Amino acid sequence: MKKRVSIKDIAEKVGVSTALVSYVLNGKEREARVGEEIAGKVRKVAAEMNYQPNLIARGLKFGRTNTIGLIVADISNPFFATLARSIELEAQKNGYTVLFGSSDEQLDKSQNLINTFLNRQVDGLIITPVAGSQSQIEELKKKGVKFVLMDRGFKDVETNVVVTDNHEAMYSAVKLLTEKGYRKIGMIAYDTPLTHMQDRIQGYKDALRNAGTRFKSEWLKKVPYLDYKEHVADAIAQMLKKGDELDALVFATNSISVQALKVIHARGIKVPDDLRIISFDESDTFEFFYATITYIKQNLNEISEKAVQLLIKNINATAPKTAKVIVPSSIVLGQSSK
Amino acid sequence: MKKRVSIKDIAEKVGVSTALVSYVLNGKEREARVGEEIAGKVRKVAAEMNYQPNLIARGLKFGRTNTIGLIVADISNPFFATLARSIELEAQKNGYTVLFGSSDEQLDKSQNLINTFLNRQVDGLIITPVAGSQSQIEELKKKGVKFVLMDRGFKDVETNVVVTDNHEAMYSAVKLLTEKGYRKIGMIAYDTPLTHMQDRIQGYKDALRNAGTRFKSEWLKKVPYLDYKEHVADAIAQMLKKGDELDALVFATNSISVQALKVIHARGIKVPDDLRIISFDESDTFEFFYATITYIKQNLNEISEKAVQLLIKNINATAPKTAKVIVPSSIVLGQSSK
DNA sequence: TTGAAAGCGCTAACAC
DNA sequence: GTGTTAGCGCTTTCAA
Repeated sequence: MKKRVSIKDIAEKVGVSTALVSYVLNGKEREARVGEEIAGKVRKVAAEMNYQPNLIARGLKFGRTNTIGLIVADISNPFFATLARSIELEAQKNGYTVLFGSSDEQLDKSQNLINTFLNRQVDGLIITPVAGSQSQIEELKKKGVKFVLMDRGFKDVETNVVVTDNHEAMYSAVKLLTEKGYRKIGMIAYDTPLTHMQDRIQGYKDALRNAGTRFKSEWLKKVPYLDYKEHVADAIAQMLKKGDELDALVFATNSISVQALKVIHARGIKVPDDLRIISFDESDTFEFFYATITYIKQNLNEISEKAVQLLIKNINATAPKTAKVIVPSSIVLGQSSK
Repeated sequence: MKKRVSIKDIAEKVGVSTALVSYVLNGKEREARVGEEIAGKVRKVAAEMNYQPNLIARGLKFGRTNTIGLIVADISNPFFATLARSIELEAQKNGYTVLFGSSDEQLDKSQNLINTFLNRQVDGLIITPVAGSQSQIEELKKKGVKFVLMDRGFKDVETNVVVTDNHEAMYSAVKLLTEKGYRKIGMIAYDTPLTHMQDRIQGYKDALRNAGTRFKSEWLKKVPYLDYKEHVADAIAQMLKKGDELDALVFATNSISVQALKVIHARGIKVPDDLRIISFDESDTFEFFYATITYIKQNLNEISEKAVQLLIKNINATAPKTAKVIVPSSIVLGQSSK
């Protein structure tokens, strides 16, 4: 790569000091009282030489890189990719650039990414935290690193966090079913202590209780993130045993929904006649399912925008106070919950 | 954010110069012949103080940041998100971190991202170029910037590029159909001069010719990237006019395929009985279509890995010679091409 | 065997 | 009005 022109090159060419050039190029000619002609000449030469500032040098000087690090579970997952997209947009709007990485829900990868990003002097982090990463997050707090958790958080750690109204959303979804008279409602969720999942589960339970139905433990199946596909199949098999069929099933994520629908389809169960369905989050996959699917629609754009805004606010704040932002979701009605 | 410990802090604590610390921490104690005890002490203190190197400072010093910039059309598109994922992995394996941005197939956004990334001193770029961005790319070449085009390239600009065997892939797909006796085969593609599309179109035409069928211009519909959905619907309407039905349709991308299948489904056309279908790239959406879809499967992992490897090779090379890497694809057979 | 110092490109306090 | 200079954190040459 050819050498880039620096402020020094311009200074030499014009025959002034680098300071002058810096002032002019940063629009500080007024405060520094730089002469008209000189200023003009500097600008002209800078343009001629096609000067581009070295942001790394500036970053070193200021201790600020205008870069944020984004750590999601898996960027190839459309859910996170969509979040990433809006984060990119909002960051750019505010003059930030985004470094990204995928944690794969694994503690060591998460820690690695955090370290890498911090060593690269990012100004802050947006993280979808991995289960069990409390200590990593606590460490960030201790170091005074600016960060925002997104999509999920921890019950026992107070941090900046931007999440969907998980409890409320699942509560409403289940209420939708109870109001139609369905009582035997099952749920399949991921087996994780992270708040997004716990809140959804609690929303489900609370809705049942409020409808006067006693929750039965066999109605709730928790599947591990790894190998969830098999486990979903097993869960459905157990939940739909002959003689004790459930009226409806709610799924805690779209990946679970897709897998569940496949199994349901394969077993010849008719939706919604034999079984009612509601999904958390949509999926393109629903497109060609024979019945349209009722789902909880998170406002991903708002989540990402709020996360970026909150992060930037924190970066610029001297006395950072933690904030919890809850973004409302909505329910999109389909035939599956009829 | 609290002040990070620097090499200087360690030096002061141990009572040596920063140079010594640098040597030890970079494993150059042998060449620098640093004393055993001192070295040990430095390491111990560094660990105690939890020293982490400032990669920005190092970058300024070396003119190398170990960062690559990734510019895709749209990170929220699963196709590009999947590429991004493997790029992230391969980059990390080689000690690189990835900055990303989406061009939205727009020239100005593409240029903006290029500038931003270069100002941040990335060591190289991986780009899915936008139609008409030849001058941007030529400019990169002139500046001596290290970069690799991915997924698509330009006919008239020689660059490093990693692409699928687009011509071959589409040729084989259409051949599959002609060998079954189908002759009236239509294609819907994006209206862009970029090589990936042109090669696919040429593969289609060549396969027809080789089967002894004269290509009719009304068999090929080119839709714009923006509003492609309506245009796909129109194209299908025109191509499937009563009395002159086509035997089969091939689609140049998965997004076109999905939209086309929706229209086909809505119009009550039976696949494969009334119409045979082959898609370029898969989509989760196919999952619940009543017939399994035959599609060309690109090797996305290999494309991304090769792109990263080629880029890094170029970054380290003094005399860079451009390379064109063609990654073989395969065809996954479904019912839709029966 | 160790340290002083220059320099990567930029900014800004200070001096002229 | 304009220039000098120190310094951000790190590496490395050169001198001691």
